[in-house]
Amino acid sequence: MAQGGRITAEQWVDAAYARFTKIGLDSVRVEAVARDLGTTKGSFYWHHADRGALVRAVMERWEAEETEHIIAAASAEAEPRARLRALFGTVAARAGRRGGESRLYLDAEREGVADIVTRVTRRRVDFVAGLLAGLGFDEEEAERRALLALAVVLGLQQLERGTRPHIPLDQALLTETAFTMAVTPPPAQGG
Amino acid sequence: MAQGGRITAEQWVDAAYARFTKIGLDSVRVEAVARDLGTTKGSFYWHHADRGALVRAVMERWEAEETEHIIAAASAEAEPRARLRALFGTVAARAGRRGGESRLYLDAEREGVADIVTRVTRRRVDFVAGLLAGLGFDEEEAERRALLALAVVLGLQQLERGTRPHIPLDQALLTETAFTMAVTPPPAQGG
DNA sequence: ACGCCTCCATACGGTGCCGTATGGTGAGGA
DNA sequence: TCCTCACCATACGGCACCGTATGGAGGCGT
Repeated sequence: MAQGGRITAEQWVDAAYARFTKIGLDSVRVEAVARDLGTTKGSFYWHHADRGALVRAVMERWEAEETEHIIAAASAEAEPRARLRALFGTVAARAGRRGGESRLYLDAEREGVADIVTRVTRRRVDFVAGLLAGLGFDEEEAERRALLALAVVLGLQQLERGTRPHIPLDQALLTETAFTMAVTPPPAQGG
Repeated sequence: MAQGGRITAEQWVDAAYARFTKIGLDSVRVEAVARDLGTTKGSFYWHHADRGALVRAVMERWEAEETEHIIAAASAEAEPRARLRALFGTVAARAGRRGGESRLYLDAEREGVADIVTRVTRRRVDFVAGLLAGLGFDEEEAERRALLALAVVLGLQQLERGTRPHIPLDQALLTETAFTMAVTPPPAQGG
C-alpha cells in the first residue's frame, strides 16, 4: 500500500475504493486514504477538489463494476429459471466481497450519492423482475418479489455483521430456500 | 426537551433512547444528549461512567420494549397463520418508528452491544420460526424462512432510506406478497 | 445560620477529521 | 546549468467529540 513517489488522481480513487469495498463508504476519509498510500493529504487536495468528489468517484466506479457483474450473471445461462438460480448463487458466493455495501444504503444520503445508489438498485430490481416475469409472474408481482429478494440480500448481510456470536447462517441452504420462495407461485385462490 | 433543573440518571437514558429511536445508536453522543436535555456533560459524568454505559442502557431498554412488542403481537390472534399475518402487518405498520434499528446491526459491534442485538434477533427468529412450524414446516425450514423474513424487514428499511428519489414501495402489497411467500410451501418434489 | 454534600457548569487536554496556506523538492525544458 | 512548475509535506485553524479536573450553587440537616 505504502509508496513514496508521485501519485495520480486515479490512484487516490483506487485506494479509496479499496476502503469502500472492505469497510464502507464512511471509511473513505482523506487522511486515512493518504496513510494507505504512504503520502499526505497535500497530494490529495492537489488532485481532487474535496472529499465529496472522491466519494462520488468511488461510487461511480462501483456503479460501473456492478453493471458488469449483472451483465456477466445474465449471460451465464439461457433460461430465466437457470439465470435466476445462477444469480442467486453468485450473489451468495460474493457476499464476503460486498462488505462495503452493507453500510451503503445508510450512508448514501449523508454522503450525497443516493442518486447513484438508486440507479444501481433500479437496475438490479429490473433485472431480477425481468427474470421473474419470464417465469410467468405478472409485472407488478415480479417487481415486488425482486424488491424482496434485494432486501433479503441486504438484510442477511446485516444479520451476519451485527450478531455475535453469529447466528448460524447456512448460506447454501438459505439461498436454496430463498430461491424456492421467489419462484414458487402463490397457491390458487380459494384454496 | 430543554429543562434547567436537576436530572436523574434515567432521564439521561430517556433522552439517549429518543435519539436512538429517531436517528440511530451512533447519534447517542454525550454532548448532543446534554444539549437535548438543556444541561451539560458535567451532569452526565456524575450519573454515568462513560458513553459506553449509556449506550448499553439504551440497548437494554430496547431489548425490554422489543420483548413486550413480540409478546403483544403473539397474543393478538389464536391460530399460527393469523398470528403470522398480524405480525407481518404490525411490523410493516411500525416501520417508520424503527428508524434507529436500520443502523443498529451495523453499529452493534463497534458499540459493543452485539450480544444484546443477537439476543433480540434470536428471540425474533425463534418466534417467527415457531409460528411457521405451526403451519407445517419442519424446524430447519421454518428457521430459514424466519431468518429470511427478518432479513426482508431490515433490507426494506435500507432500500427506503438509501434511495432517492425513493423507489416506490407499496408497503401493504409488499407485506402481502412477503406473507404469501413465507407461508407457501415448496411445490412437491419432481414437479 | 452554618456547613455539608449532591449535583452541575466550565475549562482543559487529547483525538480525528476537513480544507487552506505556504514553502520546498525534483524532473524536464530552454 | 538553471529555471520553472507540477507535485507534495507540513503547519494551521476550525469543528465535534471524549473524559477529567475543578470550582461553584443550592437544598437540607442540625
